[in-house]
Amino acid sequence: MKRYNPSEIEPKWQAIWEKQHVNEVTIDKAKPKIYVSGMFPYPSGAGMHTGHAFSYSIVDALSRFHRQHGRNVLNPMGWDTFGLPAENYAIKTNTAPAVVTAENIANFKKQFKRMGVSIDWSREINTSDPEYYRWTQWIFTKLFERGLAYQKESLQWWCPVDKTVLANEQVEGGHCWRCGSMVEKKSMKQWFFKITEYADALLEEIPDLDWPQKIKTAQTNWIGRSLGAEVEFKLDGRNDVITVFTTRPDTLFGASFLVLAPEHQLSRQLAISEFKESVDEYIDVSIKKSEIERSNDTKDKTGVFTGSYAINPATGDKIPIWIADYVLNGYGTGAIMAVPAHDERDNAFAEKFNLPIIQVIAPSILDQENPPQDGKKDTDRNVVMCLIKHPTDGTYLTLRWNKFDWHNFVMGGIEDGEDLEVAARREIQEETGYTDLELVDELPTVMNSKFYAAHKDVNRNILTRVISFQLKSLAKVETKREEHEDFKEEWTKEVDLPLLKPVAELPHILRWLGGENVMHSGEGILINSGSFDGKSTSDAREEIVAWLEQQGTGRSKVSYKMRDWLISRQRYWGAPIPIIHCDKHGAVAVPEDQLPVILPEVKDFAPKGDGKSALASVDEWVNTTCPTCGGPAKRETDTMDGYACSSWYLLRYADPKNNQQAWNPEVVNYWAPVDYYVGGDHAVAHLLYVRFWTHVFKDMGLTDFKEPVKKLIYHGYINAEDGTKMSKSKGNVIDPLDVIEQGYGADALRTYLLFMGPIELDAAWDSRGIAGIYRFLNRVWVLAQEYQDSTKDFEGNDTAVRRAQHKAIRKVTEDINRLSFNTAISTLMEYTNELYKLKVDGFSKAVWLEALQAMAQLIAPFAPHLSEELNNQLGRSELVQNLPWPVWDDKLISEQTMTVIVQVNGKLRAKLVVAKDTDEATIKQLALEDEHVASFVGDKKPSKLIYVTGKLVSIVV
RNA sequence: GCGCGGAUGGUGGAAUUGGUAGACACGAGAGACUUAAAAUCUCUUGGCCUCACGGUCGUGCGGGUUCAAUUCCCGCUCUGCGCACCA
Repeated sequence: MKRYNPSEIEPKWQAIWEKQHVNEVTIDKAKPKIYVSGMFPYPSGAGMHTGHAFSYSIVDALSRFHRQHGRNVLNPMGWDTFGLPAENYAIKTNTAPAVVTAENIANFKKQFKRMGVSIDWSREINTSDPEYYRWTQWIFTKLFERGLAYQKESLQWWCPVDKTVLANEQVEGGHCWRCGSMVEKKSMKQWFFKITEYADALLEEIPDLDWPQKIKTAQTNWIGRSLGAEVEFKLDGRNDVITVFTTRPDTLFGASFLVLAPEHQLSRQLAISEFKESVDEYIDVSIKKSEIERSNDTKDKTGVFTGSYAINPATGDKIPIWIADYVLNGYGTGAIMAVPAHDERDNAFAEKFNLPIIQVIAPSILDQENPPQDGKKDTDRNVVMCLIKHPTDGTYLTLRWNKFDWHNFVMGGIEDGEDLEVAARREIQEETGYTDLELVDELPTVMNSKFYAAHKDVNRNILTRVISFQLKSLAKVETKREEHEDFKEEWTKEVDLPLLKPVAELPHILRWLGGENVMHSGEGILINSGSFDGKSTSDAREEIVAWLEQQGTGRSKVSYKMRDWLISRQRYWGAPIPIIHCDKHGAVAVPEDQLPVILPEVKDFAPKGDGKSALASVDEWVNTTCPTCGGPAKRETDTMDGYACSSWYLLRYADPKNNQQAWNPEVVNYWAPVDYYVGGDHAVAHLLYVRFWTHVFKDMGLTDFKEPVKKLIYHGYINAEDGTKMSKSKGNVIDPLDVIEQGYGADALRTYLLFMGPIELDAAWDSRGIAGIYRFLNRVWVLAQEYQDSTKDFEGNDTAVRRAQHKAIRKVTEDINRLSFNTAISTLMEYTNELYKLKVDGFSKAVWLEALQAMAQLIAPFAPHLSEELNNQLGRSELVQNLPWPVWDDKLISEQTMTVIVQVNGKLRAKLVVAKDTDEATIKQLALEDEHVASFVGDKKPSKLIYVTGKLVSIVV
């Protein structure tokens, strides 16, 4: 009997696969295609880590599974090589990045091969290869032609250590994503891709993507579409307007001041001489601060008054204009109308600087216990609710009604034109006779509630104002209650107030008594809004915008959080931006026949910190001629963000050697879109950019699909044994190659990674776990050896062996189809355990051969080498991936008997094993006759007897 | 703060459509083989009660729907992740 020795069989089969080019594919329209890819790696000097091993175990399991189903499977590989780590390493060691990169690639490639990943190496690509970036540059020129690549002077994130500009996505919590240093703001002329033009298109497709919800949500939030309005505010005493963006035009009547971002173009001009100094100082300080510093402290608002005023177009009121850094220049118009009654930030600002707060929305409360009833008369009322505090003991006066289950405060209507306090005092006197009252406070929020008023048999739609009094003495005058007012007075402790009913406004009142801010930013009913009073906020949003449009002072408008994609990098190691700057013709794209713009060799790669890349020092490269006029011109010296290179590589894989075009659309349309894209990083950045480019390619007629990735498999992280992230500094890194070389082998590594749990979850490496998997593979091996070594042919338990085999085939197939690899593997373990039990009956040669061959095939997606070896030992010369995936026969799985469980009052009391065709009546009878069941049922007659076919009998007594 | 997930034995996890909770594996315990150890094999393994048969509690917490809830609904707690002054 041969020993299971992965370090012998794995290289053997790897060599055979390589020699036979088994993973190389060509277009074959007779077969269904499957395109599987992991996110291509950045080949770092450290080599492959467990995350790579995990990703590619998933990729390969799927590739092999589909290949075994006779599908034409594309599983390519390439290298994302441009970027900072290689350049920084080059600067440190003074080696050309291209040289270091080539070494790293060779190392990675060796490691992928040692993992046994079934890659079509004939399609290998490398983003820093001129034959690749030639087309990246070509795409840039096409975007430029379409106005989707443009230059703009702007304040940008700047990393002072890496001396480069960073995109928003590369700034993590105010720090550079690569070196971790604090980023700054710097004004430079930069290249952008106009991704905002595709914001709606990208958003529209999200619901239909077969991607994890969290990624779809992250992208939706990142794009951050909000529908609102632009509103123009005339400046008081100047012939100019300030346009603001708001999502709440319904609150326009409550806009009591304007706030401009410090960077707003009118900020300095608006400062009247008296305030000029403080305004200038404030603006200077704010601009120097990074956005992160500004937003670190969101509670404490800062700002300055300009001295200027604008006119609220709705009210005609003069409102002050302030400057504050809580308003961002990059969003909307860089100016807002502040509605402090209904916006938390504006509220905090108004509180701090003592600005007027005008409520225009009454929160609308539907009484849950007494909702308005259909067919009853609707009545509108203004109501005052009176909180009256006992002279000494701190309790509140409440009324307990006799005819209704009510317990509430003193309430009453406010007559037209009547003052709130007057109405309250009148009402209190009429109902209770108390007069010796001192006004304490008024709840700043008017509330709207809708309910059914039983005592008058009408639906009430009321606006409630709440007022509180301190009762000075219990002296009473005569009351003049109305007939229906049948209640008795009670004094209720504050802790018991939550029990009052019906008081729909109660939650607000309690928060108010508790000293909380009762500011309401949600929906409701308009008040203090002229002719819009009484409208719902959602209706008012439309009607106020329509009204503004009529006057030409506003319009509806969509805004996005997403900004255009900044792609200029002041670094050497990237694809040069294919632009030539000519004095006469400005920025001119390098013509297609002059591409690629080769990255010139330089001696010193380091940026000088002057905002230019090392390319700027290569005079003979920089100085060129204008493609349009032939006059002297200079090349653009910035390079492109690496995300540009990775935004189209999935298409290049389909046609990697094409030197006439980026790809042949016909070829790409055969292979792409990607059926399974596997990765665990880049929720927004890469996964949004690749979508953006593909949308553009579709519009250019270069592809006939918009979305590059059908199904995204977003897996978790593999953590260290202690559950924390693996890191060199902590010394808890597991090197996948070590694991293989320790003797466990690639098969055990791959199987273990997929067995750890559902792929979308994070998992912690466990060295005892991989030993368990090795043990399992060894058991499979031993079983096959024992079979081969056995010379006798028994008539074993053939039916049971077949049943186990077909059950396993069905479960493994279903599980892999739903990407549940861990349960697929556990099924193979169960199958193995079952065969171990059955082998004591002896090997019935023909039946066992089939069972073991099926095992070899089923295990192939996880442990391809073991699979290939056993398949070969069991007499098949064909490679496993060329053999058809085993099929199951339901008839062989089904048993003659079935187990029906019996529950009494929901508790399991018996299991009945009965013949498959037993009818319902018999089963019910058997259940009731069961001794144990009977002991629980007793003499009682079951009130319910439920039978679920083939599953259970449920008896209720 | 907002959004999206998650919570099941000592551990990772399973239960796919509301129907036997804890598959499979790790760990632990016992035994076999062995001079011994490793390896391998066999058995046990959620808590409590019981010699046993069996009972009882149990899927983060509190309620609800149902003959039946890890699964559906409402309200919380904790936790991971993403975004975060976006008007």
